[in-house]
Amino acid sequence: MDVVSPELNSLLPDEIMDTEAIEEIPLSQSDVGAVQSEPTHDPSVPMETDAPVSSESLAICSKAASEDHVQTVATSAAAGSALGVVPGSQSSITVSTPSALFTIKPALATSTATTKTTDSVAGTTVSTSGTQKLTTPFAISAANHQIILNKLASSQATEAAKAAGTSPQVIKQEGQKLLVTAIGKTGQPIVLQLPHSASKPGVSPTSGDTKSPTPQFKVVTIGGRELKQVVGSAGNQVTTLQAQQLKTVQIPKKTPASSAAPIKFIITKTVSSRGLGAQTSVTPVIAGRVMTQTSPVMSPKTITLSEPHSTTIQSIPGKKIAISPLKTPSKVTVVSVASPPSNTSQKSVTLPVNVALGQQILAVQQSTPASPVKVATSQTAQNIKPVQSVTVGGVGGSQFKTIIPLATQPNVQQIQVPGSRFHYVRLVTATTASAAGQPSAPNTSSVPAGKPLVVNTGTVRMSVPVVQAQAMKQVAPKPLTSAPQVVTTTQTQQRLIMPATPLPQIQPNFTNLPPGTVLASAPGGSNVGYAVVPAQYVTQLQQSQFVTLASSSSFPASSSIQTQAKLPYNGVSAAEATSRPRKPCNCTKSQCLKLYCDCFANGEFCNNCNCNNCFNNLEHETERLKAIKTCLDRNPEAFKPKIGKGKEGESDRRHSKGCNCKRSGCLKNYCECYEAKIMCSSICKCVGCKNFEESPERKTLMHLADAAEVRVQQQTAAKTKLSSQISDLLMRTAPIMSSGGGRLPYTFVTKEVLEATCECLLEQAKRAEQTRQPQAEAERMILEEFGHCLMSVISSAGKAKADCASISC
DNA sequence: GAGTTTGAAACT
DNA sequence: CAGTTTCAAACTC
Repeated sequence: MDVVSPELNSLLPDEIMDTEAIEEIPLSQSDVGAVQSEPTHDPSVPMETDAPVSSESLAICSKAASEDHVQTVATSAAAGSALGVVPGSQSSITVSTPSALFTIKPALATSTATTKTTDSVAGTTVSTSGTQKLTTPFAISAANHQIILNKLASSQATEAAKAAGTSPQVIKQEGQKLLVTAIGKTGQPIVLQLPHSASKPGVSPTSGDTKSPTPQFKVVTIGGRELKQVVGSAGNQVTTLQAQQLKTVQIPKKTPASSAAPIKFIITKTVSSRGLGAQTSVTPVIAGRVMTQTSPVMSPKTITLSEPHSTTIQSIPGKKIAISPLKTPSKVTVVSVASPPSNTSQKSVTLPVNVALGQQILAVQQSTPASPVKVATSQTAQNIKPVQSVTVGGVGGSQFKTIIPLATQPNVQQIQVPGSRFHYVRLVTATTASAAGQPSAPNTSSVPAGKPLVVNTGTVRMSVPVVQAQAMKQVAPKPLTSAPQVVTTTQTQQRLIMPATPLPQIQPNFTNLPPGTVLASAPGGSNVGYAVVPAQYVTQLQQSQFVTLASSSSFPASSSIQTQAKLPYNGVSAAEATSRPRKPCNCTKSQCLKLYCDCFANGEFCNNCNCNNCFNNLEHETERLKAIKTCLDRNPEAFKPKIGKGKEGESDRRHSKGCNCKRSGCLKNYCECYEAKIMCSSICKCVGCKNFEESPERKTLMHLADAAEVRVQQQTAAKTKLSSQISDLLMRTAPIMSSGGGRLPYTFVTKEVLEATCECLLEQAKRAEQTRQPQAEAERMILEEFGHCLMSVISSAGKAKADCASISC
């Protein structure tokens, strides 16, 4: 069976069921009817969607400059797409290659849209106006949260989909079969990189079999809950969405013109609330780079795969997938590990991805077709790159593999950590690779080019830990000639691809990058390798440290690359988490390997903590992983955020288990609910709870807290203003001071002057008091008066100095 | 900063 | 599953 059965899906956590609807591939318009005729949605497998009626579009555009040809094909269908999309939801996938772009829309999509965007770094507008009709190589089964890329309507895929209760639509494409398990709602993207052909992108004007080479692309599932779709006007004006509302995935792709030049794809999915007019609308994406199409009636959820022409972000066709399932919120990113030879054709990589959420295990396995879930990508004839599979000891018996295409130039050394669900990859240049051993060679197996990879789900469930949907933000570091381009997302669990060779020029940029930053080499940087490092290890970005993996045969010490995974914790958004520094732990006995330790519980390494005998670091990775396994054995959801979404009608956030407070009244930070700033719910087992809506104690506390907050804000504002005034004052007095050609006589500030100044200030204070000015206003008045006094003093001093100079005193 | 209180996690 | 112990954070002085 090719897809996950409904039963299996039903076991999945809500998070992963909240996956965005995945679409069907748009065929030519002529195919629309066919799509409609095949409503295959399986009601038995309800999808959790953010909006009952929503549309999703996935657009993949190749490097397209502004004049990219974009082709969109909209298929209209009745509710309940043939793809198994949740009724009422609409999805579309748009893929644009340099020459063409095609859009796949769910059955509900009703209109063919032409969008146009202009691309610019700051505000790119992507316009797609295509006349070509495409046959999409995707078959997406929303019910299963899978995307199947099939070569022709593969019987396997079709049957599998049917077995899953959906009628998969398989789009013919050159031997590419890709099955992607969609990840849950919270925006955990799965990135799949497929073989990319240097030749024309496979867009066929007709719905028939497309002989186009298989494009290399990444598929990302996005939990667009927080995404908003911006509907453009008929003019296709693209507006920029807030970065946090967007998720962008960049897909490295080679430009047809130059094989050496890396191409970037950005997949952005936006979700809008509802109903659009029949008119085609354009959904602006981050920086206007992505455009989306919306179909009438349905509010669009849009996933856009676009290849920005911008050179800021580039990745080389590449070849690596790093998935760290540790935390619930996590992200999977496929990145290119090495830049291929300049004239090397695009390499294709088959990336079966299977993730088990329950165990938070991701298994990518090369296996026989018997596997329930099959992910296979067939390489395009010319472009398949050997794939190297790295197996890292899985936790809980699950396997976690990384498939790494064997790039011709750069070599990859796998570092296997027993029992680790992280894989470490060391990338070195060809020369260094030969000299350096491969620590984890035994577990490495190569896959013949074109050999399909099968993901064995077995008991493994959906994979990548899901995180609250968060904006994916694209970071465009300063243009680097040969330095890697950076793509970042705000996803909490991300990987940072580190250059195997020192790249000092990009180092400063690290400070601006969130965890998970992906660095890809520039077209010319063929010898630069990149390592994928688990997010936890990566950052403390503020430390601006990075690891050079190639230079050393041993794995780098963690101290230099520890990462703060900024996961939503206890309901706190990643942004909030990011904005405030994590508190260091003080563990003394737990070795920071138990959930007592907040660092460990949050999936982070200890860094700058006050703990003793800490094992929560890379040096003790084995122990750490063992501890993680133990925790997961005890509680499979141990690393999931405790604050989740409540039932319908309830507060959006509530504690997953509830608290058990006995004496604190749930009004102290001992209480996890209170600490998370949420009220206790029915599942709490607390005694004497006062943490409920109408609680007077709680209200009092809230008021006090609000008052304190206001006070702090006022003070901050006052400081800022004072600082500004002083600065302004200095600026204005500068000419006076400079005119005198020297320092003012400090003796001018005499005791009398000070006293007079104080009197003025006091007088001002009295005035404010008499007029009953608010505190903030009073402060402002006093500060203003102080400024006047200061000005007078300085002015007088300057005058005195000038007079003194005139009489030569 | 030391000591106490608290409740989650871990253990039995 | 319930009771107990351990643990580290929150809190108090």
